[in-house]
Amino acid sequence: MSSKKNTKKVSDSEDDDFEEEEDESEGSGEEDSAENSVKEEEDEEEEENGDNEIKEEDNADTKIEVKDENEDDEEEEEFKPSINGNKRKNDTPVEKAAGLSNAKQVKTSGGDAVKKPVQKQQDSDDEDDENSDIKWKYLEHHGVLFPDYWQKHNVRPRYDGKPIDLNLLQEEMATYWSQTLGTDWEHKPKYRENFSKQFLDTFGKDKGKYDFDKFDFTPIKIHLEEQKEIRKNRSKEEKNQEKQKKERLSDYYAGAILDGFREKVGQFMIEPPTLFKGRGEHPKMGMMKGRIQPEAVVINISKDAPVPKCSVPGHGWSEIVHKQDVTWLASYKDDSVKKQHKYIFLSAESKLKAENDKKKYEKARRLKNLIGQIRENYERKLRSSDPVDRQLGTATYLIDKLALRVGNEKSEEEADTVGCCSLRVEHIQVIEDTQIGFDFLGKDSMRYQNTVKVTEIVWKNMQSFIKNKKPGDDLFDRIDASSLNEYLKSQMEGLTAKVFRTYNASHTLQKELDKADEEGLDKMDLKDKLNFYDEANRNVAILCNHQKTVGKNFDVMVGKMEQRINVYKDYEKELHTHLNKCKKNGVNAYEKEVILEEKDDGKHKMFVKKFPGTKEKIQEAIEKIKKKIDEEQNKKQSKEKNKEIALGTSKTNYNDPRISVVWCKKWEVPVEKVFPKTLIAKFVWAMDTDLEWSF
DNA sequence: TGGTCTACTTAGAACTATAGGA
DNA sequence: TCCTATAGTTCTAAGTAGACCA
Repeated sequence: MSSKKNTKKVSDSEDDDFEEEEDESEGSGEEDSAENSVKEEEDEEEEENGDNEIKEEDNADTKIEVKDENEDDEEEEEFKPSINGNKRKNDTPVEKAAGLSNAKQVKTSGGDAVKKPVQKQQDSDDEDDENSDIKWKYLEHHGVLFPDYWQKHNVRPRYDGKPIDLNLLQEEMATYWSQTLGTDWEHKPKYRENFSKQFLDTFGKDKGKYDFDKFDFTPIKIHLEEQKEIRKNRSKEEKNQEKQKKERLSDYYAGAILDGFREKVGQFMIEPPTLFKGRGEHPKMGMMKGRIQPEAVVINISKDAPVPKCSVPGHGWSEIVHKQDVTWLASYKDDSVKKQHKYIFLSAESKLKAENDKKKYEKARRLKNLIGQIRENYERKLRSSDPVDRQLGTATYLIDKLALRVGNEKSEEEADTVGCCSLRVEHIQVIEDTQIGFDFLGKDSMRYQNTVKVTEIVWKNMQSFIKNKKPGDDLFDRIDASSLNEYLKSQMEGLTAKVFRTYNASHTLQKELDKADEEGLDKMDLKDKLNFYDEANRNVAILCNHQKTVGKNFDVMVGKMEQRINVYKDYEKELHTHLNKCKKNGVNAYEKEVILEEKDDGKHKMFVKKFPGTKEKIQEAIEKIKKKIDEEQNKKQSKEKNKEIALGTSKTNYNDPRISVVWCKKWEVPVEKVFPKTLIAKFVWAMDTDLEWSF
């Protein structure tokens, strides 16, 4: 399968996606106006059906060293350059386009490499972008979708026992707060503190008159529960209608064209306002994430692409830009909680993302070829007389052996988490027998707790790095993330700490899966083969410290499983007893009904098993229940093993998909048993990897 | 040189759909 | 056919890293 399948050729039949729908929107709100915008464009599309077919240019990335056997397939596609049929309007002034009353001047970037107008570039065989940062030649999309404005429900909370009127913003905030009542968030002091301060601030000069503790939001909470119930009980028809409406919006906004191919947009909805829920002990949790208006949104499209309509009446985009050196379709600044930029990108299955993904793994494979020399080099540094070199060597050792992240500096306004370079004295313990204990919070405040035996020189270095330091002091006080990466770059072009993680993860997966022969995989059934694969994947997840929090009813679930196993075992025992009786007495007909388990209330029988009537049937039943016991035990074991381990992250981000594809082919395992639909789409470029390939 | 900005990937939690067992 | 556990998907927070600037 080639990356051709990754993108869709824009054809007449596919334009049907945008065919006119019956207008069934009634209420108000942004989605409705967005829907109108969907409809309007669909109408226009019907009118304009020109035939602007253009030949695609060769867009292959020459930097990829290993040639994809199917690259050739991509080259000779024809396309029509508009999302809605063939609506390219070279001469459409951007200012004239709908929703653009507020749009600022148009910018173009992409470095000096962008000298010619886009249309010209598309029509010519230019070679000058081979080494430039140009990410696309033609880009067209429908902009972004805005969440509904707040609609008042007029349910009043109580203040000091009496109902209190709230204005629009207060009601909105109070409702977001009420949503978190009964969850862990409610009891986090910082969450409460941040929210209550901002909430009281909305009372302006009267804020001093109010005490947050005297607010009772139960009425809103009850209202939310009622609404949830109503939603749950909607008729099939209503649910269907809503689903279709959602799909229609998605079809519209998720459609983009990049260099002649239809591509899917990732998350196209602007993040709705809510209370910020940072991970770990985030100092800003509970603060209000503000509403983003179109005036904050920058749209990135081709100069000659139609400007997307802004779906919010009376509003317009901040700017229309034509930055060919970036991959984002839209961006906005959100400074309400923390200063940050948000982006709308193409989805993971797009050609652009896929190419980057492939490059990432190719870089990791390059590291594989050089790792011996690189290790020798940093091991030399471990013994250097220069303390900076000793720290560089030691940090690289930890990144290589433990797959630690590099650890950039963080501000006071974020949760206190660390990576390799930001480790502090209190995070490590130098233990006898050349062991080092690690205990710190990493990305997403996930705890990394590990005791490792290291080489003597590393152990001595670590000991010297903490000497005369107190808790709070940096372990590596002479290096930081950028100086470390600078050193890594001197070892291999493009090498950063992140590449080690990808390399070590993929290398581990390959190594583990290569044990298939000695494990006798050929004699295993599909279930066991998949267990073997999961086990290999688990090793990667452990290496990378990919965790998940244990579900609240984990113990209950395991308890139930145990109970079930015991019931099955009892049944098996009884079957044996009766089989023996049958054999002894020569009685074949034997029937008995047993209750194997009762529900908690004791009223309902969960399992009712009849004993079979003949010896043969008893024997059959024994075999059946034995199998069931086995299955249930395996299920329980794997549940316990995976209790705190997240297997998905390594699959999505670290394991070269070609390793899994080849393994699946070799052992006749359908690839969809290993990758869900979305990952197959993301890794479409890896699907026809040759059987001989290895990482 | 260090701080900030920008662009992109990686990450777990929350939400939703689906499968499988009764 | 219904219910619920699990798998799969979506959402957005939290990283990395290069560019830029004073």
